[in-house]
Amino acid sequence: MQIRITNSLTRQKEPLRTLVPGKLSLYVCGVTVYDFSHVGHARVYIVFDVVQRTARRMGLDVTYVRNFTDVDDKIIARANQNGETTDALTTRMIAAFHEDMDRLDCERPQVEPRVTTHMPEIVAMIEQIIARGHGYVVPGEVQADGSIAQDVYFDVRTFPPYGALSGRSQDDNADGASERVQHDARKHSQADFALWKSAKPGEPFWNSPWGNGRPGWHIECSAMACKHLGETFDVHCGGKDLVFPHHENEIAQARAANGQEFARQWMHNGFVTIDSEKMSKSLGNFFTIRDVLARFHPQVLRYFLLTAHYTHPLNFSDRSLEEAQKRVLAIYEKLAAAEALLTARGMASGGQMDEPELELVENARGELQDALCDDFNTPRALAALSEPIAALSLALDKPKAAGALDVIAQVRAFLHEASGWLGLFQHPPTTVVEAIVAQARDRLFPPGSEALANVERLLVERQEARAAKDWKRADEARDALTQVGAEVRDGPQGTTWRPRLTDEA
RNA sequence: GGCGGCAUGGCCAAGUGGUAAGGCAGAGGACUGCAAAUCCUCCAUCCCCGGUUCGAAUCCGGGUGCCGCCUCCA
Repeated sequence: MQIRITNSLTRQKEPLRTLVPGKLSLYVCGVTVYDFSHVGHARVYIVFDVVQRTARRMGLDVTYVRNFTDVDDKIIARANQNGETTDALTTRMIAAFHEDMDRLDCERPQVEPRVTTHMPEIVAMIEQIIARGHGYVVPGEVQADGSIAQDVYFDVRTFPPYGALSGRSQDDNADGASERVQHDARKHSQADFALWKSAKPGEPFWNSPWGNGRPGWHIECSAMACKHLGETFDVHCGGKDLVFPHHENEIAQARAANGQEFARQWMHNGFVTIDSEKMSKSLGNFFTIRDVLARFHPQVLRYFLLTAHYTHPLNFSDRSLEEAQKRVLAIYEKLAAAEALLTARGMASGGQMDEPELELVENARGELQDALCDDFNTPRALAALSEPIAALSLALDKPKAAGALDVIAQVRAFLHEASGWLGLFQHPPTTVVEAIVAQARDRLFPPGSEALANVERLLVERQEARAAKDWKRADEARDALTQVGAEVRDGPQGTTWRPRLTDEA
């Protein structure tokens, strides 16, 4: 089976091509570490985590590189604002990013290069670009010692393929855009972009042939990708908003510097939206990953972000999160029930039986793989889980039916296998169920709160009424509990209650 | 202004030529003192108009609506 991807360069679905058979080199643009990451970032890295997992499971030896941009105007501004060094800020934010990604079960890339540790490579690439006639040097900022440092620009007009990825001509760029971009007389063309920026007072800087300064925004990815994956590598990925100018510029720089192809295929994921509008820092309509994880389990957020195809926009809303939560919880509850039952029957290991594989599971396994190989169609992959889950439900409902235990064991084993592809449903089920319930309980009925005391009071009252077979009073108590968001359940083990998991009311 | 994307049941969402996956909600049933949870069953002809084709949600043309990029952005 071949993996097919939507290649942004051709705008078509085509087979994933690897330069070296059996090996896949993957570069994903990482974050600029000046703040906590938001849900839009979460989507990118979860999507490409699934890409990476799928490729590995299809037998490819994957080298996954994801950078940190740790030098940038916004970082400098934020560090000043916070009264800390850029280094302190970026170190903190990288740690926070790792923490977020770990919670979301995104596997770590093989290499996570930082701009600040790749200055020699960056400077060398800029020198190459200049040497080959695609870059030029102009006077920049006056330095403390009175000298004038230099800026370096990429000369877009010397690179005819410019615009191929984003599908725009250089003339297009000149028009509408130019009125919003401040005119710079030093540039040959207003579309030219900075390769190296001379240092302003108080900014962090690195020494270079052009004086003290720092790299422009795009060059770091060209340099780090070439260093860690080679001048030509397989796939370069990122959010759709990076197509232009970031990726367009990366291509121009790398190819201008070394004459090689750079990334052979490109993948871009769609935005997370709110009310159909892009979630972004500039619009201010974003939620950080931490904001969301304070209310929803990481598996719920991950599941939600995989419910739409990665190339499409995905609308973020409480309602969607709650729907995802409902589904994730239901599946983990079934897994918990399966585990309990199998343990009780001494079949805890599961999936190691001699019975022939159930056709249903076999089909689902094939569909899961087909779906993911077909351009990482996660909605289809999630749908493939439904039939086995339905079979599991039925078997759990009638565990004494012929073959029921076998179904339970096999579906459980299948879900465990699916979790390797999707990064979902691999956690100890009772832990997840308890975490989700506890999160809602602590929100609605914090420990020691009057709300919690009220629930306990009503529960006692209902118990007394029930003992006296006073159904009217018992129902009143239950209605009152429902009213405040506590759902009562009578079971053979006695009465339990759960906080309402949705946020209505 | 230039370039591009999307429009499927109440909501979310797959599906690129052969008669609409899946999830949530809803309805009916089982279970329950009543409920909840759980289980079973049911529930769309694909924005509008025209065209191509034996046959289109899927291709072409024209509308309408929404969104994105062109400035920092995942």
